[in-house]
Amino acid sequence: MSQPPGRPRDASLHAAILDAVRELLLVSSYAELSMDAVAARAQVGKKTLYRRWASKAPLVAEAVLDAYGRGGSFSVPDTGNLRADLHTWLIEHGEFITEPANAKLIRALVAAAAASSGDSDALYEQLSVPQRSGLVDRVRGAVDTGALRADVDPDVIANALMGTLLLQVMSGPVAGSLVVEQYVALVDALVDGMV
Amino acid sequence: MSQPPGRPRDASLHAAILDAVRELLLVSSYAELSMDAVAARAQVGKKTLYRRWASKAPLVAEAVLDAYGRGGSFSVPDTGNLRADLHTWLIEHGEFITEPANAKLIRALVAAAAASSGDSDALYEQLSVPQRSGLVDRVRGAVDTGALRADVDPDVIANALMGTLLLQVMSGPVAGSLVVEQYVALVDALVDGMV
Amino acid sequence: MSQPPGRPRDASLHAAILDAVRELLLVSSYAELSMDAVAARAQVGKKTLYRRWASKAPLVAEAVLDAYGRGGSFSVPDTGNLRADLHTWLIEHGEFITEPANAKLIRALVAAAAASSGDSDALYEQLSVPQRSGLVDRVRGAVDTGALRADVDPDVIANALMGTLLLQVMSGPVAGSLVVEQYVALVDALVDGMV
Amino acid sequence: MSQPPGRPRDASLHAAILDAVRELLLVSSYAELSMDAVAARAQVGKKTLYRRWASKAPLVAEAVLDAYGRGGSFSVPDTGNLRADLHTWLIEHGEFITEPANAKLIRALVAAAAASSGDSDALYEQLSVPQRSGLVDRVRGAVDTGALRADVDPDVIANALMGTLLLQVMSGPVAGSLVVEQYVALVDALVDGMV
DNA sequence: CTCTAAACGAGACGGTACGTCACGTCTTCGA
DNA sequence: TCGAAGACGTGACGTACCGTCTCGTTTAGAG
Repeated sequence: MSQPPGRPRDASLHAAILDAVRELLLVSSYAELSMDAVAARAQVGKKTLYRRWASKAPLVAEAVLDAYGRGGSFSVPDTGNLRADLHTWLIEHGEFITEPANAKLIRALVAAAAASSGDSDALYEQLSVPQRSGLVDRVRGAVDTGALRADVDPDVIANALMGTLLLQVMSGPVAGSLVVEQYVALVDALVDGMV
Repeated sequence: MSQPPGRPRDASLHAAILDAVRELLLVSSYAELSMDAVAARAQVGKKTLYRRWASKAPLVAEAVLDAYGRGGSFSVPDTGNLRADLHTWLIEHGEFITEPANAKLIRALVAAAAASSGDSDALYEQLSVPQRSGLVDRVRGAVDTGALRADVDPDVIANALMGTLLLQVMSGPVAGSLVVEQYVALVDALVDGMV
Repeated sequence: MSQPPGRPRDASLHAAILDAVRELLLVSSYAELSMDAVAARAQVGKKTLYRRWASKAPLVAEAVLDAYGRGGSFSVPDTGNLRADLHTWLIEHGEFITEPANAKLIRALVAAAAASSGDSDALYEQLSVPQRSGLVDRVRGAVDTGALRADVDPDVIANALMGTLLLQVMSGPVAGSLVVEQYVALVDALVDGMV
Repeated sequence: MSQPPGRPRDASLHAAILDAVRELLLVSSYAELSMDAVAARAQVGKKTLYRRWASKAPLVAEAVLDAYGRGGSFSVPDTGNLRADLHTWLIEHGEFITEPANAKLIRALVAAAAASSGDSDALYEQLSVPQRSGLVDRVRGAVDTGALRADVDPDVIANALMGTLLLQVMSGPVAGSLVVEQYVALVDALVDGMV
């Protein structure tokens, strides 16, 4: 259980860098974000950035996912009432991505995924798999208890809910704003169509 | 009805440039696509590019929308059977975006929108409004004829269908592949929930 | 006799860049001179520098040789009196290299030559061959007219005079300062030893 | 006569580092020599380098002067025959600097001196003062014994001899090669001109 | 047929960011 | 305290791309 030789990496820099990325993303898009600016704001050498992240895309991805993981990942509640649980989940996420700061971060993440040919799949998995699995599990549970028909595909439901949110956040603050009633209507339609 | 003086623009260049963009996007992401490469492949001076498009984003947008408009814009059929019409529309689009070449183009368009802070809204409108309006009109028509409940919000349905497609195309060829049965199940759930 | 296609290089930039190099060399050594600083002072993109010079060494060399060629290359006079002619030449050059600005430029040239393994020979030839040939010719003329012994090697004399100047300029303003009497004494010793 | 606390410095490292510098200088110029490479080749931490030398310039200087002091510093002989003594000295040094390995080291030293504005004088003194003083003393002795005229300036002679060598070593292996006869001719001219 | 004017291929240009590299310092561990 | 290892801040390196510009050439309509 020994330590590799040499000076160990400064763990506090990690958080400082991710903070710098997020702060800069509030006022600039992914393309406008420069590694030099990140290094300058985090008071860090560029070498330190490239020692830890291969390029801008994974750095931005980690910065966004880090924030998302801390404040934006609402596990699907399980009160026994699927309809109410999905209402809760969708409204929570809808409010989260409506927050301009959060919307900017998510747009940056999409840009990071779309930027490089190779990394996009990995990034999307990091982002969507945890969210998806909560939803899928909750729906599958409802199927198992007989609350939903046996032939319901949980993936279909998860896709419709998450896709609605993604489309909304990518459509911009104006075009995509859905109100609570619309979230409710979506869940109602899906649930009523599945019973 | 006179013509401005000077040599008129060569109309054939337009298509050549858009072709070059699409060919390059098959092997590179939006960020990796350079205007120099487009000019070189289209055998065109860079000045000619900037004479016709303000920057990379609208050029890519037009290249993608041009292809989408030619082969991928399936208007919503209206056979009187809403369920069947939505089945048709969703399956057609699902197959279109499953084609790897088409998926790459759409990802590039999303990247173009996500890349620059300002242009994203305009680009999204170009892309989504025509698609959305067909869907919304079809659903609203069903509401008007009494085939759907009067309180159904067509935007909610359009969002769910388009969002499902967007999420699928962004999730990569592997992770997001839905099959025909799932498209059917989604439409069924929504329709059954809305009657 | 046509011109290659494309925008031709701006000839005026050449002089502006060389001026910028010389101005910067007055306040910084060769190592402290950065290509970025040159580009900034000359109001020029870095690409323009590298389009015309492969690296810092040949750029500095040309900048120095350009100035040397304009103001510092004193041809060897030929009044018939070899001793007086060499006096004149050596004193002129001695005064030239004693000028701090000139000394700095020459030191930079030496550094440029010493910096890169490969280029040094070429640089030295550019600098020393023209100077040397004038001296050698003048001495050889004196040999031919019988003013000097037939077995005198003009290269030996040229080396001694130029070497004295080089050592002086490299030794720094303090350590190497020779006065006019010493130049005279050197020429006298060489001439008297060769008659 | 006590010893400072802590682990004493490993004296053998000094030689290992200087060796590493010299080995690297055989295949790279001063500018191409990196402290990291020195540390790696000498199997030494960089901190150890900077504990002993303030920067690259003095390290290279010591490495070169160390070699020069061991094999290349030929004191001026004093056989009573000044002409023969200067012959000996100049030929010895000429052969030393003609050796390619030695030439590279000296070029590196010149580069080290020319690199930084401040250090050059100090380095030049280390290199030239010991050499110069031997020459000057020998010539002054000859003046004192009446072998040379009373008004001979020993510095002038020392400059001409050392300058010839410096010019030769900087001119590259090809351009600057003088042969023994030319060294003899130089000394003869100077001596005969000074008697 | 000349003249004017704009489009065109080519490529130089200023600027900005990239990702790498070296310098010289600092921080861990073990000797 | 010294030493090896290596992370660190700083800043220059040389490259690539953006969007503009400046050439000489080409292609139209106007006179």
